[in-house]
Amino acid sequence: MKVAEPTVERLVQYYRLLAQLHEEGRRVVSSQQIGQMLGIKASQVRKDLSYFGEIGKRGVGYHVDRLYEHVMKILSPPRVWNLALAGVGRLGEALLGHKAFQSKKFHFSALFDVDPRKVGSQISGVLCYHFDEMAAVLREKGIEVLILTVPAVSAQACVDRAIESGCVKGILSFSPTPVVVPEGMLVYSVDIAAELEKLLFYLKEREAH
Amino acid sequence: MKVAEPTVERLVQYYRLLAQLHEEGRRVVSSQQIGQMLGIKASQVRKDLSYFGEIGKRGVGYHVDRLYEHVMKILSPPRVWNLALAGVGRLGEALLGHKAFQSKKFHFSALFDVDPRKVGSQISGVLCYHFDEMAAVLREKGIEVLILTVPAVSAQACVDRAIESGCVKGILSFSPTPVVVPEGMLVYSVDIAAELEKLLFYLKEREAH
DNA sequence: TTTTGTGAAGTTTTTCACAGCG
DNA sequence: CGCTGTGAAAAACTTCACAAAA
Repeated sequence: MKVAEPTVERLVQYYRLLAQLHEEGRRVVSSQQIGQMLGIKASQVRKDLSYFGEIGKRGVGYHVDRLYEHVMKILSPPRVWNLALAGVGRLGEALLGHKAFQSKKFHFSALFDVDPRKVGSQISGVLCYHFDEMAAVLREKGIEVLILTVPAVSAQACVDRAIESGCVKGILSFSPTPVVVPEGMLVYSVDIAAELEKLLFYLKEREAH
Repeated sequence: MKVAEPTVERLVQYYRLLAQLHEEGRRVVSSQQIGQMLGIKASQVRKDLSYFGEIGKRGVGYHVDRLYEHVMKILSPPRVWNLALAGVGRLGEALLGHKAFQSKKFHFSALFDVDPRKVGSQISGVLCYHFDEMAAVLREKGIEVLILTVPAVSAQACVDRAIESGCVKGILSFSPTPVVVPEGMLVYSVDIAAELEKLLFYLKEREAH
């Protein structure tokens, strides 16, 4: 069952919103309301949610907890992902401390850096190794996903080591540079500056009427 | 002249790649090569680049420097944007120190936080104000773009103050929560956890063959 | 009556394929 | 000859509109 990219994008948004509604103790929500809160058309919300089976109640809406569980199951099975992070700079540390990464779903098994003050020490409870040991440590720990917060110049070298390890299946990169990977390795790239550029482009457009 | 959203997304990628090729001293590049490096079809690259006038040379390709300038002009005019950042935590500081934000195109005029140790002090050369003064300071400094790195619970309050100021036109939010804005205010949201969720979704899909 | 689920219609975006130019 | 620029075709995605269920 193939799911389209824009649908996945929105599913993640529904998931985040539902987590919030769940915490607020809300019982029921309609496609109309979800759409309003996320800036998505109600018909789109219904199409997305009905794609995985009938989950709403006609005339009523969607039961928040039920829908939350449902979307959670679609997005990721209840298993723990084995992660590592390369580049323990400010951004790397910010991510390690980020609430979202402290979920039980994620387990950080290793960090990597070149700074001798960091190598060998524990940061946020995770041991930091030297870049040179990367391929070996990744393999030994069976890391599945690598998070990259290294400078642009080091990004490709890290990716190459991840490939070499043989066990890394996906990379989430925050390095502002394109990287080359073989078929079968999945890379998601978040470019902070690029997001700002996009925003400015639309602001500029708007100014020009 | 309206530009489609996916096109803007790719233009930003071309821009980043061209900056790199430019630094490497490369003279010429073909749509084929650009496509290969970014994982985009060559025909798509040509369509995107030709949309703003004929810029390539048939039989040769694109002159790197010329194309770089060209894309730069399309994306943002040579002017300085007046920015502020709310939430001087680890992520906020990481962004302030990020190479991309040290461009001459951006000028940070104010920071905002609630921590009394931060309020009144300079961080990365920018003065930090208290949240309570936000609307007034934003207006006084004529801030156009606000970068949000506050916890989810404070995000909407910050957005409301930005609206109140009357001068903020766009917001780049890193807070993992949807926010509500009036027509005319542009919000771009980068959700770090959401990106990881998307990656894991596709990894899971792949495992299931 | 309200709100879902969903084919069908509409719109947008991508890809193809080839003419045209250096 | 090689590579761009571009209409036309194909694919992907969104919106509409309404039947069906609670």
